[in-house]
Amino acid sequence: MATLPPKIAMKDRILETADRLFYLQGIRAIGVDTIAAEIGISKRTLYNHFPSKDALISAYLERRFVRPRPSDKPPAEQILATFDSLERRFASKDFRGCPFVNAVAELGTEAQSVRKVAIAFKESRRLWFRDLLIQLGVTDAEALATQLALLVDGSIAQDLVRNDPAMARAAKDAARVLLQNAGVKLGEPRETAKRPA
Amino acid sequence: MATLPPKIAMKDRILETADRLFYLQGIRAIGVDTIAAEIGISKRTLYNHFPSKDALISAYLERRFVRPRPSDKPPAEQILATFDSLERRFASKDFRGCPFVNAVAELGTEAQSVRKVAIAFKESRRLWFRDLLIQLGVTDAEALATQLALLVDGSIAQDLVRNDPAMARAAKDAARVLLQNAGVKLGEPRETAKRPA
DNA sequence: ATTTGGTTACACAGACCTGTGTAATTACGC
DNA sequence: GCGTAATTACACAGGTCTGTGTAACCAAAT
Repeated sequence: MATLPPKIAMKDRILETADRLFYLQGIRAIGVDTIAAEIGISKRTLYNHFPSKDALISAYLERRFVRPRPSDKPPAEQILATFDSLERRFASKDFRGCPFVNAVAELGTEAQSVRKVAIAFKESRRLWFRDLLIQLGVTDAEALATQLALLVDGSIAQDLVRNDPAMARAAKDAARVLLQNAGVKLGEPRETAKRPA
Repeated sequence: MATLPPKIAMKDRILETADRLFYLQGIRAIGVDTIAAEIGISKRTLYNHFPSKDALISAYLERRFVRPRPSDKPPAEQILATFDSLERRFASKDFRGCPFVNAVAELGTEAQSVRKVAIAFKESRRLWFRDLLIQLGVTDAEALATQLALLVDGSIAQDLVRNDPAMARAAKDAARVLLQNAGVKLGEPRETAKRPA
């Protein structure tokens, strides 16, 4: 009963550290030695928990695949809150773009499994948007969900190079226009650049 | 007079090949040996033209920094045509996202010069949008230009992982809404998913 | 025919990488 | 205390990478 927890803890420590280093510095830039050294374990232990670096990369990406949990808030608020959450993450110095996009950019066509999970992640977010839009009675929820997803990924890419959290607000402003154009009634924008006239 | 041209030609051949391989397979994934072998020259020759791989990377990115040339077409058409051009590029099997975003994702914080040129490129396109919007009499051209840039980068990122040229059309549809919302009059959308009712 | 400049072939240094093999060592359950 | 399982230290194989050093080579201009 006390043998399992340390085992799990070790695996988690490895994953956690790999996640941080992979994400911040790049998958190719980080070797397994670096990860092991960062935790203070031997490389052998790492390989006892993950059969290869590829397995570690896969586990890293699966760990990053977090579904948004259901919320009671009105759908429109949920959608717009997405961009507030983005802005907060952009403000962190530890934000370095979308791990899935980065992984595809880094590993290229070589790793098909990586692209697969990246596609699944993007699609899951798009579907989350879509379901909220359906709740709002939007006619072409499919198309609008795609467009909102574009704004999310666009702001992430822009912030990655510019390091400018304002990209999230710009995306939010655009999203508001798209939503209103689709007939969604929105409350007053609370804290935008310009105060309500 | 005949000694210079071959010199330039060789340097260009190196750059051209490096460009193709870097872009398609990733900067870190391609070694200088691979580039030299692809051209059929010795590695020594490559290093005679570029002092280091870093210099080659810089030259590669500068080569990718193409400014849109001025056009006589109406500004609104120019803006929307951007997304048509994107769609065409997405359809090519040789498209693999934005080279600047990819380079930043790949090389991370390690290469500050890379991020610098990436920022310059993104900003140059945003300014191109902005100037066209000013010609259209749009009030907040700055903000709208940023939003259009988000759509461009968003569709590029989405196409990178999904390989779906429809992302360009989705971005164009969103751009149309944003433009109309800013008071820009647009012609009928010609070839969208649904024919004009 | 000889100089000159680019090029080649090739070896090599030094670094880093992934992954394995092995024997000693620790820690924990019983 | 004893046995079991995880972990460690450490060496090493085999590969890749960037960058350099060197001597031969070739082509073109003089």
